[in-house]
Amino acid sequence: MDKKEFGKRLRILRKTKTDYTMKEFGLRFNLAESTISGYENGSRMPDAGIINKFADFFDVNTDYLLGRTDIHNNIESQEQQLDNKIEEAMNDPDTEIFFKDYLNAPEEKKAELRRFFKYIIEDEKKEE
Amino acid sequence: MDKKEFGKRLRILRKTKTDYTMKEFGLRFNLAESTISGYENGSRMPDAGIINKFADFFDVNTDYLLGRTDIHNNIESQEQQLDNKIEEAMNDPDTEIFFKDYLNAPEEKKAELRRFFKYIIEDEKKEE
DNA sequence: CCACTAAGAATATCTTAGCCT
DNA sequence: AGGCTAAGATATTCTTAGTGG
Repeated sequence: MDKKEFGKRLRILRKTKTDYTMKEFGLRFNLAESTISGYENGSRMPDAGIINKFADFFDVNTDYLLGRTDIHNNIESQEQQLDNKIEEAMNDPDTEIFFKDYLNAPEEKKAELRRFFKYIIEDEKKEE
Repeated sequence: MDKKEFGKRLRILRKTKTDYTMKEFGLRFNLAESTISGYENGSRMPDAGIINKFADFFDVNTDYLLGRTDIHNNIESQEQQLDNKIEEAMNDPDTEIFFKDYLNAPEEKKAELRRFFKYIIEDEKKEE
């Protein structure tokens, strides 16, 4: 099993995201220093409840913590950040409809729209 | 802890993605029927190794299995399909830049752009 | 056939305590 | 201080066996 990778990542997260010692870190979860040591050295593995709490605490996903992926939540790849931003934007109905229409429009209309937008954006910058 | 949500999701995955009975499913992981029953009914929780194996088997992420997110990997919801379409569109550099700029623009510019687009799209329809 | 549950066996964790650097 | 590890205590899981729909 992947106790080792989990331990490595836990240690990195504790060291880079906090100044906690093992003891201090353990206290936040009612765990003994030796327990954290066991985790970080790959000799033990916490149950799913603790894994979840760690993931919440560090704001990473469990797949990262468990060594299944290299993508944690907050150092997201740029693509992912863009996806999230778009997803968020889709919560605005006007924007959603607009994007959908754009995607379905013929290329000439797309190009025309882009030219227009470039124009009004640059126009805005001049005003500043 | 979230044994209950895990159990629900495991059952849904087993039933929708396979025709396995609990016993058959358990055999694939060297687990007894009663163990699977315990999982699905929320009275037990497997260790991280088994969780990982389940995630691999069903091709879902562990955050989904553990109830931390509603997004699994491969059963694409309609929203996800839309995301894919957008992602595809992003392969066109012009479109990508345009979208990014749009998202960062002030609301008034966004609105202006939408009005303009609506105008040229409707204009097109008249031409037909 | 399929699923559920109880009870003892088996396994792994957790704490305490002590030791090392 | 900070971190590591052994050993007993503790807790949870896992299997077996039996019950019920």
